[in-house]
Amino acid sequence: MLKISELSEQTGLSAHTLRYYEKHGLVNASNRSEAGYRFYTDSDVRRVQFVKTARNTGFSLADIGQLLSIRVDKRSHSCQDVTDITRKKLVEVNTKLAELQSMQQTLELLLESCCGGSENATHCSIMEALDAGLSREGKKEARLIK
Amino acid sequence: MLKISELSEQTGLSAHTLRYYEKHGLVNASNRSEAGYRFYTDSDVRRVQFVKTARNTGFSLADIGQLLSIRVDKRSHSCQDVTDITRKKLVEVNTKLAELQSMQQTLELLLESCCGGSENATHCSIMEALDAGLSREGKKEARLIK
DNA sequence: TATAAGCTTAGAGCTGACTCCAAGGTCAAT
DNA sequence: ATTGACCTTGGAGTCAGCTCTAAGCTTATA
Ligand SMILES: [Zn+2]
Ligand SMILES: [Zn+2]
Ligand SMILES: [Zn+2]
Ligand SMILES: [Zn+2]
Repeated sequence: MLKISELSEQTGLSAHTLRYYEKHGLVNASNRSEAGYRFYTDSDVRRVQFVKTARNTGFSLADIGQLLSIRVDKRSHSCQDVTDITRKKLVEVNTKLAELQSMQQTLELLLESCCGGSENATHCSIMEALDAGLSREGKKEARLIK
Repeated sequence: MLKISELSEQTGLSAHTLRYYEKHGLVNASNRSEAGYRFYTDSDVRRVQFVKTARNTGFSLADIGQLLSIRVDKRSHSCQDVTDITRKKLVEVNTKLAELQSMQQTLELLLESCCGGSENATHCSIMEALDAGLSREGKKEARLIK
């Protein structure tokens, strides 16, 4: 039976966060002391670790709520239920990834095109490119280089 | 001279957003009608388009504030000032990219490991992997495959 | 002239995941 | 018995970037 600070240490989640998760229906302490202190069982700890792992994998707290309700009653849910959630998350991740990759490419192009020197920016090709909506100077030339 | 709704049409930014940008010091209407209506000059339009382009490139509004102050007085700033901002953004983007790529890999691994079928989830390897902190079942095997 | 569409403002609300605060009760050690 | 560390709660604050509301003018069209 762990107190909240001990669970916090074990999981690396702050006590604040653990209470926050409880408020949002993700993790309860199975027991309370007479004074109302939370006491967590091993099973609670495993549940918290599940949440943490899912969180690191990118799942939202809402997703994790669904995964947890599958976890406590696996017989009433199918593998498809699980893959549906996972696939949805993968699509989101891929979408963000594409956005970020596009930004990355643009930023790299911009940096390649600018001298980065200490003279004044009246000729700066980054400023020019942003002024031109990225349409000229940069994209064209950089694609030729590639 | 464009009214705010016309500028909105031309730029694809909502009138709300344009006013929001103004409140945050990014874009002003150079003129106002007697009744207080905003009127935007061509120069204003170009400034808004600059903001939009920078936004699409991933810059925060704070970054854009800096870029704009360079833009209006290029002589007082250097190319290095510009690349400093750009490089900082690229670092941020690369960091997020790495996180998302890790999530993507994990999610793909999870999906590969699960049958996704309609039978019950008592044997689901996604649930097992999340329970095991992703440490077993997935990572090991998938790395062997690679 | 009436109606509707569009404009103005300050300010509130939204999202997600925390993060922190105040006011007070509890517990272990000195 | 008195620190001081820890625990409780409800609720507020944070971040970024919008997004919307209310109440009241203004302008264009019929
Ligand atoms: Zn230069
Ligand atoms: Zn430059
Ligand atoms: Zn299965
Ligand atoms: Zn499965």
